[in-house]
Amino acid sequence: MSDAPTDLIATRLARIPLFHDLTSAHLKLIAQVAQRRHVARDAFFFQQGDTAVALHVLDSGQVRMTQLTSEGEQVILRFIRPGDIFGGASAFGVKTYPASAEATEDSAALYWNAATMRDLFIRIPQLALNALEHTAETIVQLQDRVRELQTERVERRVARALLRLARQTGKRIENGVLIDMPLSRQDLAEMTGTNLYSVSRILSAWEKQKFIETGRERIVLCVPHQLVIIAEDLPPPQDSPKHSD
Amino acid sequence: MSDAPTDLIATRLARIPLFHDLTSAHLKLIAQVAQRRHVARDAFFFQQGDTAVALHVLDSGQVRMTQLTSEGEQVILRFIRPGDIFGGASAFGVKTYPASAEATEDSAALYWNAATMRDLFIRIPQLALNALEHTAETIVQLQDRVRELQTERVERRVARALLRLARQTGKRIENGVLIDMPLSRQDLAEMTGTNLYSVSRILSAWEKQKFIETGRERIVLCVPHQLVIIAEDLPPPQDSPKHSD
DNA sequence: GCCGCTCTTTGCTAAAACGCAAGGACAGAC
DNA sequence: GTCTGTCCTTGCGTTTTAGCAAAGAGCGGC
Repeated sequence: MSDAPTDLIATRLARIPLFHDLTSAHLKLIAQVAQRRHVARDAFFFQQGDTAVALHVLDSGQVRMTQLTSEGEQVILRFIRPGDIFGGASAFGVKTYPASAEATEDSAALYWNAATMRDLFIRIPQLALNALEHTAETIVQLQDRVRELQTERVERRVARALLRLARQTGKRIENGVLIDMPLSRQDLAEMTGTNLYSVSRILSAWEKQKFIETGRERIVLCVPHQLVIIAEDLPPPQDSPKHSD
Repeated sequence: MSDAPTDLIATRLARIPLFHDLTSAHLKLIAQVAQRRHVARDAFFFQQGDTAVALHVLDSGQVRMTQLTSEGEQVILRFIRPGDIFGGASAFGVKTYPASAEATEDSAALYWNAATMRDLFIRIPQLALNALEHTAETIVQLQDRVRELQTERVERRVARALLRLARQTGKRIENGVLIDMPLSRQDLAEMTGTNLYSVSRILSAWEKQKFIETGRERIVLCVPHQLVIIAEDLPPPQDSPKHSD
């Protein structure tokens, strides 16, 4: 009698932080009312300003969350990877999506519309607690980003962005850590609040110093520690601290 | 039989967005477990890095939320006014306060420790929904601020900051809208990601054009519309629209 | 293999923002 | 009143960042 796809979905949901510590009955309930949609590369799950209708969880692919300014400049808020939540605004009382969700590759997501989600929050208090935990972490991250933008120079912010990307999508290869997604200079500029020229110059300089290797939309961190030194603005290490003492 | 102070507190809580749409029984329950503390001017409710123990609601006074960078620079995240929540991180699963809460005048706050609050969230689903709504709004605001910091020049950000402050604490006086709190050039710099010299120059320029009047830690917006034009980067209005209409 | 598109680099110039230094202004203490 | 500490202003030189323009590099389509 058990509904195979529902059970399958429930099992996968259990691995997502938003659905941690729920009973299997609750997981099944959530899985039952989940819906699923596919979006092709370069298409949108939703766009900034659309009526916010559903909370999404990415199942496969990758999504880029962006905001467009009134002057037409774009800002990349974050990248969504499988298991991450996006479009949460809808379920949490915000009327229109504050940002756009664009698939950077063919992607699929589970989603629950706002009314369904509110209903689940009421029936499953632990789910609401999990959601609060998630939003609280998002706030902490955004506050950190505000602090960085307010106090740090461009080079430092770019170093931070690369380190974050390496943590999220880094893949060990022979000569370092590859950022395993196509990432243009323009993308990095939109993540750090600068322009593609400045990013290009910074990356060129790092490449000359052998900290990184770059290609078209491709970056390998060869000496991540050097980027940490830049990101944290630590004193440059001595050339030869060994022989002393 | 009714506990007078508890009832009084409950009535006042009902006006705070976090406690909207609750039954009076629930409000009373929340009021019963509320605690209260006073903090003198220039003292802290808590400091960045402290173990996060309680969600606060400001009752009277004013609180400044700040973050300190490792280099000792300060960033002002926001000002808390009576009825606003702060220290929410604690109740929502964050381990240490990500920012400091400093009283800019003698202040009093109600607070609930994290375990109590979690318990209330479970017993009162509507409370959890309200909290989610609140955190969602905070996220939207922070995203907007990131976008502004990434794409807008200093003058524009300062104009925005003044308009926001006017909306929050503005007081109509004879020649404009007074920002009704002591606000130094340094404060404005820490709110907008610049330094006190740049703020001073910008305010001087605006004062020369009669958009504002300034004094020591005091700013009056005489022509708020001009600041909107700067904040939104609108085309400057015609030179002589006055004589008509 | 060649074409065409997009992405990247870099010299150069200009604009924006920073930050010191020195002097002025204001408010509260005594 | 005068003193003292804090806040504010502004000239000036410096640093940082922006952004055009033009050329180079990489990749997919045909």
